[in-house]
Amino acid sequence: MAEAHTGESLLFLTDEQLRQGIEAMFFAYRGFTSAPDQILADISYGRAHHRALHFIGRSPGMNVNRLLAILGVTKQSLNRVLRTLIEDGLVDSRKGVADKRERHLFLTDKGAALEGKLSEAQRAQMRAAYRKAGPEAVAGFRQVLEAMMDREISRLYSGLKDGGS
Amino acid sequence: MAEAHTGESLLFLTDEQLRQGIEAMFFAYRGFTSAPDQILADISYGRAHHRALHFIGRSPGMNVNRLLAILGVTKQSLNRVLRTLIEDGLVDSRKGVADKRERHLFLTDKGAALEGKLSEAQRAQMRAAYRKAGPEAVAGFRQVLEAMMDREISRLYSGLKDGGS
DNA sequence: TTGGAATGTCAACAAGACTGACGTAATGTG
DNA sequence: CACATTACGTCAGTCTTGTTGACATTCCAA
Repeated sequence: MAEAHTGESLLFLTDEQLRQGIEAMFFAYRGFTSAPDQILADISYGRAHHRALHFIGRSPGMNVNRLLAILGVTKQSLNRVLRTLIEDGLVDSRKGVADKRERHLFLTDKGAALEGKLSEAQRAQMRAAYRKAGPEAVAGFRQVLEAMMDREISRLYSGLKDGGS
Repeated sequence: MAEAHTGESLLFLTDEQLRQGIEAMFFAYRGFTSAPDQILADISYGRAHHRALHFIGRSPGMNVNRLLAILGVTKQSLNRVLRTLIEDGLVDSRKGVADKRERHLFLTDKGAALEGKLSEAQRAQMRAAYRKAGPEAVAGFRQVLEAMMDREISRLYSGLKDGGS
């Protein structure tokens, strides 16, 4: 405890404080995913389907490679999910015009409906947490999350934030 | 909290703001787990092993049921992980004295060593993020995370925070 | 003392991640 | 043009980690 009190500004970096942050992150992530998970269970889809729907809805016309980079999984893994979504008529995959090797992904009306339902459930959860914590807390929350991302992911995320197509 | 004005104080609740928060949470969680994941991959353990080691280290002597409640998985799922940890000599499982049905869990020296290594990797990640964001941001971060947990989990977490065994 | 509840184990299965290998079509380049 | 590269899809196999179902053991209370 030698340099413990150079002032309050360092108190939050004790191992105990960090551990609490780690555990809070673990528990909060569970809460974060629970609402959409329940909806998904009923229609025998999983979190992987939700993630794909989310980012396709976010950036319609996105090609497979870009989605791969965002999700951070292998193409084989994504393909399994994507195939079922296309078969079930939730996602539309159109051959590229400029580059015919590429496939561009869109939500169908049915896909957009499900995505909206899942999103709204998750947003409700988030909204409740934001309300409880207040605007200043939310600003801090966002800052720490951004600092926690990998560098490349952070760049990807910034692209999404300000109107990434 | 008068909701009379549509001023800045409510801006953080727009769907777009919520969506950014959701995506930030998703990306940040990946960064959050990446450091320990790399260590685990080398010794062919997974995240489940890490979680068990973490909470056993946190509350030595904890019984299986309590660990189950914290981790939020089925006993069968936990048991598989626990068995390998015991076989590999990382965890010690002692039959209860008062109630012989219970088993109390402890880290061996070897287990504590691995747990320390994993924890330190994750703390380093967390520490870097905390440093970057600053103390006020960290306070907000923690507030939002706590608001995001399920109610029962939140109670469990509070127990852990202030010296729960 | 006996039946139900609690605790933990074994077996089988599913989702979703991974690697590796291969095919095909389109594009880019020397 | 010929050849390498890129983008995408697919087959096959493996691993982790979650799930149910069935079962053994132990405890406790009627």
